[in-house]
Amino acid sequence: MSTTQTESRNDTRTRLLNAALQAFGSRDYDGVSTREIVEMADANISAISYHFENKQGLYHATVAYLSEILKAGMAEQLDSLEPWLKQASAEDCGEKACQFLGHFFEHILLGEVGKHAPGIIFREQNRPTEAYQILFETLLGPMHKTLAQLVAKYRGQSAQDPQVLYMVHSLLGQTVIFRIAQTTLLKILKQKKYSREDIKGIKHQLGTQCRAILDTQPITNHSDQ
Amino acid sequence: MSTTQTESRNDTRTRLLNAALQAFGSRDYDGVSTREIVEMADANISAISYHFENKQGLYHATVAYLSEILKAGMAEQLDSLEPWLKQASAEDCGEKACQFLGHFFEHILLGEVGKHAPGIIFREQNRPTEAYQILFETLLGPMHKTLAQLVAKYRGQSAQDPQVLYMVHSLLGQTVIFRIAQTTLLKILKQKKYSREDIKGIKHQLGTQCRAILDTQPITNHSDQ
DNA sequence: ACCATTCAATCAAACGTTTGATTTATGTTT
DNA sequence: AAACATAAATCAAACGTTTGATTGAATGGT
Repeated sequence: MSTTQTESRNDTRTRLLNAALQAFGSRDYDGVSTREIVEMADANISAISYHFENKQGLYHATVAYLSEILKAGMAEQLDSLEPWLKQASAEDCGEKACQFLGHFFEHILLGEVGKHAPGIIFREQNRPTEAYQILFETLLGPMHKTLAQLVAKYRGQSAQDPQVLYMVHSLLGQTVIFRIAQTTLLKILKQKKYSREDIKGIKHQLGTQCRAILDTQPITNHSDQ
Repeated sequence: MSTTQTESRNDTRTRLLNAALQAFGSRDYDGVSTREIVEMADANISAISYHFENKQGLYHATVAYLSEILKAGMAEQLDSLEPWLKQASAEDCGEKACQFLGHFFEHILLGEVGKHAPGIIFREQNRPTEAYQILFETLLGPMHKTLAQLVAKYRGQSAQDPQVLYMVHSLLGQTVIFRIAQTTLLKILKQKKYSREDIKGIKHQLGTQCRAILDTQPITNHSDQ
């Protein structure tokens, strides 16, 4: 069965996507030239317009591509959680949430993709393009939602409760900051890169803090309205 | 005393800086054209090379400009803290740290500068240029350091203790995430912008979590080596 | 008359995109 | 099976535009 055509098509196509991922991940959209990408991908200039219409099309496709990769990397954690959640105890949910964040931490810090992802993801958060929708639907949304369910069940609150959502956001924030603001922390630690002890220490610290946050008292609706 | 000359120089100079701050804050370095900046600043193209040598020079000056503005906004908090710290009780230090983060939160979310700062600051963290040094020395470093001193004193640890530094980093992370990943949280909340209750609720939540984190048990140096 | 500043005009280089020809694979007819 | 026709994919070359930068003249306060 000659898959040669499809293969060859996907070949330059994926070569372009990989090159674009690397390029867009480490530099601005406008800082990356199409010529640079095709050179990296060992393809011809017009391959971009042929496979993706234009540069923007390639960028959108790249974000979608990244979303899928990242999602796949978290899939085991994410998908298997939904059914597990129904028969889990509240106590288990708290522990699971901490574990999830721990895995997430390692994933973005040590993982292959974590190298290029942050630049793109932040850019889309800061200045959403059409590609943000994809990113949210396939990655950010599900992660947030799953985590919210865990937190909510552990604390006996609703997964739509703003307080829970704020908490989830915080938990993610204190995790990703070690990737986002890596440069600053390393400068303070007077190191060039995280040592093994750093990784271990931070992960432990995040776990401790996660549990402490989860155990804070739910706000009593003493509301003033 | 004829300040007119200096004034006029500073006039277009600062007009350029303000325009550049706005431009670089909302778009990539390469996404911003010099012509666009000078048009915003109502100046001539060659004003850039005259006042800042070239585009890069303008960018560096803009980062320095931003650093100063941000630092000034936090100066009351920051400078008055050093002397205060020496005669403060541990308990006070904990409370002060939480307060500081609260102010910081409002500053980056509601403040004028918070609109343009995140884009630049993140970009410099993710891909440091020469300008990062300025940013670190005048803003990021001092903030981290001050917070570390507060946390350390409250917890009876050293301000150089990695655990303290990790904790400070986390605390900052869970604060800035509400600005950085604003888009995502708003999408989850199904809102266009943070409501007054959101701001209030998040600030309260951050305070609670900050205290919970500060009160976690210091790691016993049960070290395995 | 001098100096700092602003201006319009101009430059080469790099940009994203398009073109028309060429090569490679697939399908059809004999 | 061989010859032809059609489509998919790649290629070098060129397009017009925009980019950051430079120039030398004009302006205005002292």
